[in-house]
Amino acid sequence: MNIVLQPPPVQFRFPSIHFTSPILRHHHHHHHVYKPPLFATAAATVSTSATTTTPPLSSQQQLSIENEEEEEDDAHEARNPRYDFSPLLEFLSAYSPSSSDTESSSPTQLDPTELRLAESYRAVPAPFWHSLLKSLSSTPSSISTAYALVTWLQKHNLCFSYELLYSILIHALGRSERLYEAFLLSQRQTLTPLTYNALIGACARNDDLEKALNLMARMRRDGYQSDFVNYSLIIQSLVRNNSIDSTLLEKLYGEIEADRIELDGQLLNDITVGFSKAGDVNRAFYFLSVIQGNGLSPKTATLVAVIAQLGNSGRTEEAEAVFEELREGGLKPRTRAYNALLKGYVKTGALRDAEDVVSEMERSGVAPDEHTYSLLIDAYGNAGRWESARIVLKEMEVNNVQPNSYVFSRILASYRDRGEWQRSFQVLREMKNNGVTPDRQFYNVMIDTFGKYNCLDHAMDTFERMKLEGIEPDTVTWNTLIDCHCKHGHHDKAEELFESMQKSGCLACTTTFNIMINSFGKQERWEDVKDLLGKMQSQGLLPNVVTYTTLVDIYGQSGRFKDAIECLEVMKSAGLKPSSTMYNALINAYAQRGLSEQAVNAFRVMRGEGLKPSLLALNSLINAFSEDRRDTEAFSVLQYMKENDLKSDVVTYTTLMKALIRVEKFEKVPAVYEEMLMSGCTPDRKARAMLRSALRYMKSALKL
DNA sequence: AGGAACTAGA
Repeated sequence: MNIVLQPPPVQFRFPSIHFTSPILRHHHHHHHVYKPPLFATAAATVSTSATTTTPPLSSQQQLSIENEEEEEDDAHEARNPRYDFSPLLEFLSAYSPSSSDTESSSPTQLDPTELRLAESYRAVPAPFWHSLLKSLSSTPSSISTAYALVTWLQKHNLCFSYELLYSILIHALGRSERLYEAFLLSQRQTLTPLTYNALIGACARNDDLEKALNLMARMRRDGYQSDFVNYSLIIQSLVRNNSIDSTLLEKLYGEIEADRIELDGQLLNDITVGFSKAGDVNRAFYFLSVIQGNGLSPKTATLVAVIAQLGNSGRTEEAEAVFEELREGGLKPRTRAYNALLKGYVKTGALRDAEDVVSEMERSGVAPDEHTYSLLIDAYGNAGRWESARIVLKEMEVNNVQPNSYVFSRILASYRDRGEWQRSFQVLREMKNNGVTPDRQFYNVMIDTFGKYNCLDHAMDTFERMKLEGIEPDTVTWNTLIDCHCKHGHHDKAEELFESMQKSGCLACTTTFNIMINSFGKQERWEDVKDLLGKMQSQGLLPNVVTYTTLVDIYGQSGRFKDAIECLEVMKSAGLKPSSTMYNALINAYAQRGLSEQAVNAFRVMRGEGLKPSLLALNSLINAFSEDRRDTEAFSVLQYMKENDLKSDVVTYTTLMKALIRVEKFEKVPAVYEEMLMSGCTPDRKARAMLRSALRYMKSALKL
């Protein structure tokens, strides 16, 4: 950089640099002539010759020192001498500070050689120590020396301000995954904004968000503001670990706003990606516009994250628009961007559009990768086009893209969702023919597939088989296995498996407890339900929305409405937002008992909380009126659905038919069945059975 | 950028 243009008053340079570049050497000698050494003692031998002992530094580190110094030089170039740190570094590399060295022990007990060494550096100004430390910290192998340097400087009181030294070192320790040492170091003195920030950054880099957030709160209590970089690091960590949710991010953003913390381009990009990943596309969009409003252009990765999330929410037109934006920004979309777009079409089942994306890729010379093919296979699988999926597999082979376990687990899952569990064996064969070894997730899908269709023996066999192949079952495996036994009423076996799980050393997670709470609830074993909740707490697991929903469901279904409502309240006070699923459970419970007033009331509360009515809730409402013999109101719900653009389904019409049968208006049933067909619903067994029973009643009524 | 499990109606 400036080294050549603006020669520093070189006195003592690290030798190797002067030899690597003739220009540098030239300057070195040039300045050397009229800049006498500032100090020279026996301990710190000041050597003007290039034969100075090589310090334990790489040439790259030396360069970084020079660059740092160059910046400092601008102001007081003429006054700044250069120092030879090599004797000190040599000393420090053999020096292991004990804890007592830091403050208490007095220098008089020290070795006179060390004292002389310290004295020789007495005149070094702080910025030089800072840059030396920065350069030592930049390589993991010399961090120990950096640590020793800080300890040593403090011991001899050579540098008046330690907070910067500390923060540099804490930062470096954080980067090298040595969080514990960073904490130890930070405890040597009260935290200042600099050390706070360094420590928060170190925690975030090491994904210890709890500590990072706690420190941020503490910092705020101490009256300091957190650095904006830390917000970036925290959001990045949340995104990395897939543990980001909109509420947390909103809270963080609230703090940023309240403290008027600077929003730089990076932070804005991070927030946008964060909201995308959290599934809050609207907010992601908002921040995208903030980025553009500030005259910045969003990073490609940010746009791709937004496109992917738009696709996930089925908003393919907008995904397409952002994709175009990427193109208009002069960026050539690459495989990742195309894949994000493709994902949306696969999600919404727009097979033609999905195929178009892939052709477009081919036209633009963008190579499809394993993800592209997997998505395409997913699309064909969802459309039931197994043959086309096979062709894609072949195409992968031709293009030298190895299919993997992931692809096959997607194929298997699409069969599962269409009820074709028998295909599992075929998929497994096909996979092995392609030389792909099934992994744990594949087996988990396979167990789930068998389990969902009540093939519990096959599920258990698969479980044994994966163990024989050396794949340890994980929490998901156990949860899948336990739950499928519950679903088919084998609660004893489920409980037995729950015991085995714990014996095998696999820790139960919140989902495991949710499954077991549901199982005990279905059996009305209320004491055991309470025990599970206690056990959960003692293991440090917090009930989540699913836990509370399960509780509302089991209490509600058994008519214990007081308990159900209480759970809802407890959940709210725990700071969790009730979901629409939760209200569905409650409305459904009232509906089954024909408590239509209460069902309507729960529906109103749900609407009042800004939750949009789902098909499930409305069907339950119809059921409530049906059970309460209020057929007119039941049909008014259908009217509501039509007016509000909510698509009715088979269940809607089946329940309406049931409502008519309840009030013995059998003759009106066939018309409802007709309307169902007209609206494009395919009748299933239950729908047909409902029509048949109406016809039977009509016949027997005629006979009378 | 990606895959698995738990809550839900007739």
